[in-house]
Amino acid sequence: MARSINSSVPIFSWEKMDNETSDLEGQIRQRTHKVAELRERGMNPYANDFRVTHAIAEVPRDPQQLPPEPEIAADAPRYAVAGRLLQMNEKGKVAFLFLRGDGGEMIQLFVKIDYPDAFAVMKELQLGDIVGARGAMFATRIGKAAMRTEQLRLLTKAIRPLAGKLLGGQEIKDIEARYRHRYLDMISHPEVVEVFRKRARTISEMRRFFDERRYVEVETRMLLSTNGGATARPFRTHHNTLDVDLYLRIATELDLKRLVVGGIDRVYEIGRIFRNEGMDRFHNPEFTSIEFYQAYATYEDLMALTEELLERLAIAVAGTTEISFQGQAISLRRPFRRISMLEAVLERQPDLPEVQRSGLGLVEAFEAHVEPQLIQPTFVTHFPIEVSPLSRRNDRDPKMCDRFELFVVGKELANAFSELNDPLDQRGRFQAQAVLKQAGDAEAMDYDEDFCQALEYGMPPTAGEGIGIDRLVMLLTDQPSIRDVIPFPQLRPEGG
RNA sequence: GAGCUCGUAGCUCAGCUGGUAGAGCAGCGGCCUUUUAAGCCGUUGGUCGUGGGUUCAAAUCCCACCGGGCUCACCA
Repeated sequence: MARSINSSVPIFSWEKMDNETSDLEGQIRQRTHKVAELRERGMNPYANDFRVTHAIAEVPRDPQQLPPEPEIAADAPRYAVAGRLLQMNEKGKVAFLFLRGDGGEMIQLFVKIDYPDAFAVMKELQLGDIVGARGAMFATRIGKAAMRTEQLRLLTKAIRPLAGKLLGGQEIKDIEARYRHRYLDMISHPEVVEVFRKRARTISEMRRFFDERRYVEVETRMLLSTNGGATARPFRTHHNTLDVDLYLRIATELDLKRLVVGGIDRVYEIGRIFRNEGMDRFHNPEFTSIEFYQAYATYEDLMALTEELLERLAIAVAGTTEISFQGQAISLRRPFRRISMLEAVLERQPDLPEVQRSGLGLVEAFEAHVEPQLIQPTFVTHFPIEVSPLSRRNDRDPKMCDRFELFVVGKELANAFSELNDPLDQRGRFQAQAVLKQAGDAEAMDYDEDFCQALEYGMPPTAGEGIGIDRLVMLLTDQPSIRDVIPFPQLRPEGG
C-alpha cells in the first residue's frame, strides 16, 4: 500500500528525441529544431525586451468605433499587446491571428505582406507561442475589430504543442489530465481561470470584512505535537533535528483561542488545514478554512455576522444573493432560517423515539434524514454536548451546547459556538476524548494540557466560527466538485 | 474499502456478431490580400493501458493487474 514520493528525474536527450517516432515527440522535435534555427537567424525565441503598453482589455475593440483599414489615420493611437497565439488563419498575403492575454481577453491581429518584417515573423509562428504585437485598430470588412500589425515579435516559443481546444477545437475531456496539468486546462478552458479569480475575490473580500471590524489576522503553527480542535484523522510528519513526530494541523481553533487568552479580542486566520481522510466531491485532504474568534460575543452574535458576511460575499463574487447551484436556486439574502437540531428532526419524524432525541442518537437522525434536505441556508442550533468537546454548555440544558452549524445545499458550510472557557469542564471533555482515543477512535482529540492551562488563566467569554472556504467558493461559483476550486487538487500519484 | 463503468493518433471519437486500424481537428508541404470552428490539394503520425489465455487469426472473447470517472461507505 505504501507508495514512496516520486523522485524520478527525466533525462533530456537529443538522441532519444531524434529516435522517437511518435507523433507528439515528432512535433516537439520539430519545434525544438525551430528554436535552434531561429537562434541561428538572430531571432531570440525567448525575447524579453518587448514592452507591452496596454492590456488587451484596454484596447478599443468595438468595431462600430473603428475605421476600415485603409482609413486608419497616420496618427492613430498605437497599442502594444501580448498574449498566447490561439488561432492563425493564413490567407496568402494576409493572415489573421488570435491572441489571448490576461483575464482571458482576446484580440485579433491582421498581418499583411505590406509590413514585411511582421509578415516574416508571422510565418515562423506556431499555435501556442507567446507573441507581442504593435499596431493600430480598425474594423475588418466583415465588421470585426482587428489590429493592423506593424510590428510582430515572437516572445516565447512553445516547444510542446497545445492539446485540446484553443479556438473552436475539441475540449480536453480527460478529467485527470485537466487536474494534473492544470495549465493546459486553463489554456483550453478560460472559464477555469475565472473560478480562481472569483476564489481570490472571495478571500480578499472576506479579509476586508474582518479587518473593517477590527479583527487581527494571524498565522499560527501548522506543525503540532498535540492534535486537536476538530474530530479528524491527522497527517503525521517528522522533524529530523528534534527527532520528533509531528502532526499537520486539523484546525486552527486551539491556537486562536490561546491568542484570545493573550488579549487579542478579535482574531482570525485564513489558512490550510489537513485531514487524512477520504476524498470526494466535497473533501480534499488539504483545504482552506477561515476561523474567527470574538471575545464578549455569543454564537448568536455570530449568526448575524455570518449572514452579513455571506450576503456581502455573494454580491461581491456572484453579483447577487440569488444564486444557482447545480440547477438549484439558492437565496443568500438575510436572514437565514434558524432551527434547533431536535426541532429540525421532529419536523420530519414527529414520532422520533426517545433515544434519538438527545446525544449521539439525535445527531445520527439529523445527519441521516435532515442534513441532506437543508438546501436553503439554515442555521441548526443546540447540538448535543457529546459531539462538541470545545463548546460552551447551555445554561439551561447542560446536555446541549451553544453551537450552530450553517447548512446550504445539504452540506455544512460553517460551524460556530460560544467557546467553552470553563477550564474544569474543558479538562473533563478532553478526558472523554482520551477515553475514545484509547478505545481506538483515531479521530478523537489529544488532551491538550497547555490549552487547559491557558483557560485556567481565564479566556473571556468568546464566540468562534470556522467556514470552509473551498465549499463556499463552490457555492458562489456553481462548481460541482471541490477539485474545480482548488488549482492542484489531490490525485493519486502518477504512474504505477 | 465495495459496486458500476471506461482506457484506440497530440485532442475528440468511430471500429469491438474475431481476419493484424479509421475520421475530424492539430502537425508538416503547397495555393489564396479582410478571415473568424475559412477553403482547396498533398502528407506524417498508433506494438489499440499492461501482462497472460482461448484461437489458424484479437483492438474485438476470457482472466489478472495498472490507471481514470461515477456512486456508496468512511469523512464535517
